[in-house]
Amino acid sequence: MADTDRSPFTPGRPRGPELRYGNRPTMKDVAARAGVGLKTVSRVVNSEPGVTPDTERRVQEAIESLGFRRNDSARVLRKGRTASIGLVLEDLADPFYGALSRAVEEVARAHGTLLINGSSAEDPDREQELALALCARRVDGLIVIPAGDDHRYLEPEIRAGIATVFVDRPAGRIDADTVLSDSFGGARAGVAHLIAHGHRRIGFIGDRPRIHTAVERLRGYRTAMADEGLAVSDSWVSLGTTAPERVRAAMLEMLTGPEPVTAVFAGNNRVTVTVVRVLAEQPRRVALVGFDDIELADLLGITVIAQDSAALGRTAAEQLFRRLDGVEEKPVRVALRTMLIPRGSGEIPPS
Amino acid sequence: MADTDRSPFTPGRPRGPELRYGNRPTMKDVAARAGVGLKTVSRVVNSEPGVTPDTERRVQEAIESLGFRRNDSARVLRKGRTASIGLVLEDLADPFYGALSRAVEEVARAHGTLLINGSSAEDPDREQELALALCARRVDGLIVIPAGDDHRYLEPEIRAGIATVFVDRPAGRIDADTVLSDSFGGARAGVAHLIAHGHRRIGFIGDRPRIHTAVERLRGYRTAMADEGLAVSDSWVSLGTTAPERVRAAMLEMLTGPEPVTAVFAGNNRVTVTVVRVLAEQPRRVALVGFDDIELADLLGITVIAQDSAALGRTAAEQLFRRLDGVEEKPVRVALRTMLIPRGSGEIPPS
DNA sequence: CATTCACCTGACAACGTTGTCCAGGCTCTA
DNA sequence: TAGAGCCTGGACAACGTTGTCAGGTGAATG
Repeated sequence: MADTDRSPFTPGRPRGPELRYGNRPTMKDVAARAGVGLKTVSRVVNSEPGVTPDTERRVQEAIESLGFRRNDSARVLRKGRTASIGLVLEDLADPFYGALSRAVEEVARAHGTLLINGSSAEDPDREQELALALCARRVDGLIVIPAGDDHRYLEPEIRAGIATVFVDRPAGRIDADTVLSDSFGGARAGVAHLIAHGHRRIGFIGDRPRIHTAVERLRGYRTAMADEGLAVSDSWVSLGTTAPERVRAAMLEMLTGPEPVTAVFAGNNRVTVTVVRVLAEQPRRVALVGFDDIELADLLGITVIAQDSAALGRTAAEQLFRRLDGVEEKPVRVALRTMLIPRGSGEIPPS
Repeated sequence: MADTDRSPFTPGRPRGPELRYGNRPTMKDVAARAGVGLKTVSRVVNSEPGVTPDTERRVQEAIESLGFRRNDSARVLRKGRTASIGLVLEDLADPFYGALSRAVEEVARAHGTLLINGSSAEDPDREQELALALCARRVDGLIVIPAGDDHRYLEPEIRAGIATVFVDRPAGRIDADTVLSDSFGGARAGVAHLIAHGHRRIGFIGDRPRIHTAVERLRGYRTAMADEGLAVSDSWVSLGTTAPERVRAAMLEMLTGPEPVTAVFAGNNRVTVTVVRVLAEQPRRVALVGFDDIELADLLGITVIAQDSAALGRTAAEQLFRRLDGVEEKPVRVALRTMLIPRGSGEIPPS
């Protein structure tokens, strides 16, 4: 036989996982060290009244010397509130969403709440996976920038009390609080601006038709054209991914087709960026108005329909906390104004 | 007396909080509904082997009909691992950090881990508050973009087993894994580039001297100048916040001082943006190289020292997971290369 | 037919915290 | 000096989950 019993497998005592948080001290350890009861430590940690200054000092010392930090998981389990909210967005690397997320974070912070955000990468399945993961963590509330168009999967969660606000795009097939920019009005104003500068053949390049804002902006485009009695050729309209190659191809086609456009309306910031690049290579000057403002657009002279992403985030977060504070009302739907900022590219005359 | 006893206050039965997650069903409820034991539900939820297909189906039905979702807080408490990591950065609205965060998120996702990130807003106290809050949530690991220069407050946490990696800037007063860009080498190369194009009076505008990268880039600047035997006038160097007003003032002073500069090196993306704006207003053409690439910089012809923020994030995250997988080695220090991208502004001759 | 064995299933404790309740010591008043 | 009332501190259960272990059933084997 090998050697003596090195693994004292005591059947009566169930063993936990190998390493628990690297064996961090618990309140029990602190209590033992300070020579007080468990609950007294809890009181000190939570600044509850009813502890003598002397006792408090002893406990504090024990906390310091052991490097104790309260385990919030246990706290959450007991208290039923996590003091955290979730944000599901499309892509944190997109400055538009970065600013939105940051605004939400600030509101959350003001409410003593932690923000957890994740990127859906425009994939509806991933959106769902992420949203449900956040629900499993029992976030108190959820802000969602939809990638998909069916959010019935959230119904049990909402019924179970997870406050939910949709932002930038409306929820699909459920009724919920929503905060949007006025995509329709913004696009309509932008296209009207181009028409006012003499354009008759105007192109539109937008995001995929599954995306609500893309559809709304297209509707704004069509309405503005119809307002002035202008016909729209199919070859002037392109909806699809915002991948540079596709946008580039669409743009080139509009420029070289049988009825070449003299102006373009770009459906969002990514489209605008690519369009600007393509137009820069063209000998002919083509007018451009883009949805969303872009950094340095002032220097490049790009006329845009600006939406305030920070305001979107802030408004959504405030509505969420209103719900968390117990306000009961029918789902609200807020639309934020957009602003046309003329910088040159939208004022180029037809050629 | 008012009315009959409407509030059956049963002293023997301690009552929990008013509403717990809006009274969500638990495994116990599912078990009761499906007519099975608690542990069997747990097995089904975790796809553990050893459950008859028939039993599994019954449990699944109960889960569906009750809208059950596992409470991850309880799970974490029991298992000791949260399957989440924390990222403390400066400002999510800055595209540089947005891209970095996104890269970390992708790596985390590949490891089945959730990312929680928060902005320190360049405030050391807030950085600490945030990092410790994440530790209290028992994240498995932590990635920190330092705002402060003293991270000894993390020592107990690291000892307790929270893997920690610093990125973009080194840790202060503790020894830990670090992933940086080669700020010194990048700045040196950028300034050398300007010198090679004939400039002798070159300005430097950087971030606050508390920021390590700012200091390193300044050192690169000074070294490049010294390499060519060029003296540096104090009036050419400005370190401070990246607030547009300050940068603007500094830039104007360099342009109008007794020894006006013919070129500038901008210490980071925010500085570059402001400098570009100021230079656009000047009659004289002034050369510019900026640290960090910027969207649309190609169209504006801005020469930059590009660092790959996504690679920074990815590398840091991979190192973190290496630690979480139990790799024990001395703290590593990785420096990623930077790349000079000439686009015009850096090739303007002195005037 | 008895026995072994594999496989399923469920009872129970434990994770670390907080809410409830009670005990004991103290002060203050009659 | 006794009684009432207040303040501090601690024992204990419970939050919802998972690891351990034992019981129970049915099939396969001798």
